[in-house]
Amino acid sequence: MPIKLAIADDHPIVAKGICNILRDAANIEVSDVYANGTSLLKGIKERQPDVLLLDMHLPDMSGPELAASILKNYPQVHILVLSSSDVIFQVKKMLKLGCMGYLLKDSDETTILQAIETVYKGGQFLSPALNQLLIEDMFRNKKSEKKTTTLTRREKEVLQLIIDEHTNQEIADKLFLSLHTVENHRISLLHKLEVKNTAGLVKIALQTGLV
Amino acid sequence: MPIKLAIADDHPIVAKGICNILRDAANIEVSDVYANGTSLLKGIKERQPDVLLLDMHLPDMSGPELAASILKNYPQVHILVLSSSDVIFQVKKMLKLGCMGYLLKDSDETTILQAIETVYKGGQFLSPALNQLLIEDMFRNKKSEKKTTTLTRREKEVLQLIIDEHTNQEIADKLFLSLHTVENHRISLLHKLEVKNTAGLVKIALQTGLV
DNA sequence: AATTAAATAGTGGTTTACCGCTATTTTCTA
DNA sequence: TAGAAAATAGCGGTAAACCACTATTTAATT
Repeated sequence: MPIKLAIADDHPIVAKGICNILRDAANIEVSDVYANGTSLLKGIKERQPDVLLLDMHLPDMSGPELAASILKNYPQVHILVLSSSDVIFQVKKMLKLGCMGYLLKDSDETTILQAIETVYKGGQFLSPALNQLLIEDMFRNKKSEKKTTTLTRREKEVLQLIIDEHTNQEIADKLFLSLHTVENHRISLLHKLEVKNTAGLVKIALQTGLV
Repeated sequence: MPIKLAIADDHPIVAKGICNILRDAANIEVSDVYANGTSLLKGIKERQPDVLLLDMHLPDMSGPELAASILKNYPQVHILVLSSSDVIFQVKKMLKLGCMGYLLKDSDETTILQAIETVYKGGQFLSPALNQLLIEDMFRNKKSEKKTTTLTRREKEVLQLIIDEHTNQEIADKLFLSLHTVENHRISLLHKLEVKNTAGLVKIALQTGLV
């Protein structure tokens, strides 16, 4: 009995590509393909796959949202995250939620097959490039443990406006806040995301699709 | 006689996906698949396709570099750019170089097929989402014409260090320059890329893969 | 009902970024 | 080889970002 695999990705090119790669794998069968979070949640209610290949950025719902919801209701589904971002912040978040693997989109065929099989058997899989990054990250954060940060509503709003090239004063005006408040949010962002300045904020935000 | 199509993309998932989408198209035949710029240039020397699907970000060479080189030597090859970035700066650059189309990676199957056929026949193709952006851009730049900027070597170096979260002073030290020089480069970057601040610089750089 | 996290606002200060100039030397290229 | 573009460096100045605090009010959660 082959592995039942569901794919959730809004790019037809990617979905088709994975199907094609799996075409020759006798032990894996693609049971469903979803292009957005809504249809994924609906479909998975009726039929649970063994492994779910979950894209990090579906148009209507975020990767973490979907993973949390699915794992809560169907913990037997093994989620393998599919992403083009190697930002450790995001990787850790998904793994902490209970995803079994994290696969970068530039992986080759062998790696993809191996990842699906490993995760199916209950194992964990990380794209090789991530291993080193995770190790470095652990050394960096030896002391302080709870590093998988989540941004608050306000922080996300401020971050989005920073990315849109607004100054703190402009953000304050837009959100009807004091300049001081915006400055505070900005500094929390710097601390939470562990970056040094605006450049770091924008980089993380774009790479992780946080906003 | 079917259209001879070559694909240049370093992601096997994407390459396979396109192959799969084209499998049912009787009038298109995938003649070659290249995963990097070097092998693309080598291969195209021996055998020229009718249409080349060119990824914007191959590991060893940039999209513009490759397009310029190929169009110079083999102007009969119709290049259809494949990119996930909708930054107008980049789109204009490729079109000015002589590429016949610009296709976003989130396009659906019909669009992809249509794009290849249009470009093959000598027509031009733009992903629908880009049309509006290009029009807006034209209105913005009614007066000043020469907007397809290219960054200089130094500017790219400085931009990379900005993205790496360095201050102007740090950049000056690293490159053995005066602080003033770095400031000048930074301001040229702001002007050339038409953004307001560091956030804008990082955003454009990451979205276009300029660095 | 009590505790915690989030959101708000402030003081006071330093550092960095941003802007418009001028000007010289070097490098590229028509 | 003349002219253009790039790289260098400077001046004077303003605006914005960054930092470390304190402190009150408002959700959220247990």
